[in-house]
Amino acid sequence: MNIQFYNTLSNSMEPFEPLNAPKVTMYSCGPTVYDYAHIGNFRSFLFADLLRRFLEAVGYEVRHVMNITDVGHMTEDQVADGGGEDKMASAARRLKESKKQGTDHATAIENPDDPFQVAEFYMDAFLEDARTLGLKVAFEESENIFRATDHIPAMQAMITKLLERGHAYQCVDGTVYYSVESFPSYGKLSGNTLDQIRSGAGGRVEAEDQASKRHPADFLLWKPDESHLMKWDSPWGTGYPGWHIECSAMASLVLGDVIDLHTGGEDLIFPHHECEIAQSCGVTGESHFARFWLHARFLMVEGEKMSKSKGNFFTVRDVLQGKATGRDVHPAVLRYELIKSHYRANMNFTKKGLSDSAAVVRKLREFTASMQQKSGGEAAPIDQTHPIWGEFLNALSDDLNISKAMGGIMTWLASSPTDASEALAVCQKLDTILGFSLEEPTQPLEEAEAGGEAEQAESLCKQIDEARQAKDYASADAARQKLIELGYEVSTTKEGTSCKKQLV
RNA sequence: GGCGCCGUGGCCAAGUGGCUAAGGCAGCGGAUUGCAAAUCCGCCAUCGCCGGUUCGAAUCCGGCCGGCGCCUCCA
Repeated sequence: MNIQFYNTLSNSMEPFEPLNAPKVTMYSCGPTVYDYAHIGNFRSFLFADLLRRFLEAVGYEVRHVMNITDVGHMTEDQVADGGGEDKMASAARRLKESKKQGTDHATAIENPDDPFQVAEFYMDAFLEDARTLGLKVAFEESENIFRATDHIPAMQAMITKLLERGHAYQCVDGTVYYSVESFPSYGKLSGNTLDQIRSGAGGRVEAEDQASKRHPADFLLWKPDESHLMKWDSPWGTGYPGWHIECSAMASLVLGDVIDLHTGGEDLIFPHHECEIAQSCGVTGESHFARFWLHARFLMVEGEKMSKSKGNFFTVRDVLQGKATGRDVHPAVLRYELIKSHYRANMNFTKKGLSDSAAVVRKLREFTASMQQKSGGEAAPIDQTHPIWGEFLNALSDDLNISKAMGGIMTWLASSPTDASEALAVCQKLDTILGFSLEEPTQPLEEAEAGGEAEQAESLCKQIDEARQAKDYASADAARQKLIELGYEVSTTKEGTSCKKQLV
């Protein structure tokens, strides 16, 4: 299979071959855990997940690593004196407020002033969301999810090497900076040049913040600061590491000096990933840190940039609990909504898109269920040579063209496949990438609804049947209307009335 | 000002020089239904604009217009 991806490094499509096939090393920049993750974060994480699942489906052994940024970086990290507010401090402030009002399960945190507890809380929340949405790496917590605070020594070792090799310098106040002028390729990823960075940025580089640095683009490696909430001892004074160093340190620690794939949101291209390259290559002397850099475009909400002030800011929890739609959303629906458009185009998150996605998820789940029934659960053995599955993979091999891939599946569904065990096998294969839990079409829904509501629904169905038998259609319609309002989909057949929870 | 991405029907979106421009959702007409839902059948676009290359362009080139991102913490 010819796989090609758009590499930000070259701004062009490049054929993909791992350095040490069949192994693939992949690193994704993960979340900063001082708040709940929002759907935009997950658009980027799920794109990485899609990439990873695709590579596995075509036979590669993927080691996918993701970091958790739990160091309390400053809200204005770039500013030389470490200005702004500590992110952990601002999280603590928010948590205390919501704790007072009892509006949040933040009540679970004993002491919001303990930054480690705050980080722990939001990390758990992130992992929970990630598992709910089928982010594979989140199920590999111990092997592949790494916390920055657990790797301070590795970061310090890297900083020491950078100082030794002349890529870093220490100011009189002890702050350690990376010297971008010591690294000729700085700017290659983002297309910036040092001159442009110096003069550019619309004149927003403020002179006084830059005073101690040799070049305005020099970035922080270590900041001695006794007053910082999270601090560690170091040869350069007690303080905290710069934001960029954790990814360089952890990636090389577990994946080696040169990795195959590195992903993140488009906003990370500069400065974050540019700085990672400078640090890693500065230490290893290699020409590449990651051979392929893939970046996901931003997510918009109803045509606008998502922001708290516009009121269109949604966390994963918000959407699943119906804040965006007024009705609970099944995780598979949100997952599909976030992966269904090409990662390199801006995606527009809309209520309508969500219900479109629900229709697709539903269609596939019902088809799978019927094939399962017809085949008695016996799936035929198929591989990449299967026309449908092969075509699906082939579409994805072209820079993850999921629209084309799904187009093929929809056409296939419409053709009413006759070989049930073969069709079931295709569904199972698809599910390894789509992650819809196709083979448990109703289970998770009913479990979630266990208790009063499910019983109520059942009795309403019974009422409909009884009323219809008595030709009391007004009562039957009323009962059905009630079920619909409860979020159920009702169907009446010769066998009687049944209902199930709608996906959206 | 610098560096990039994008512009196909109401919405999402495939298509990268040549059959009647995939597919999904919505909509419309019909079958089915007590009425519905689901399902099935049918209908629904000349590709942002202008110019060029070519026998032939949504697809290549140039210009313009428009949207978006980064250049500052941000997926």
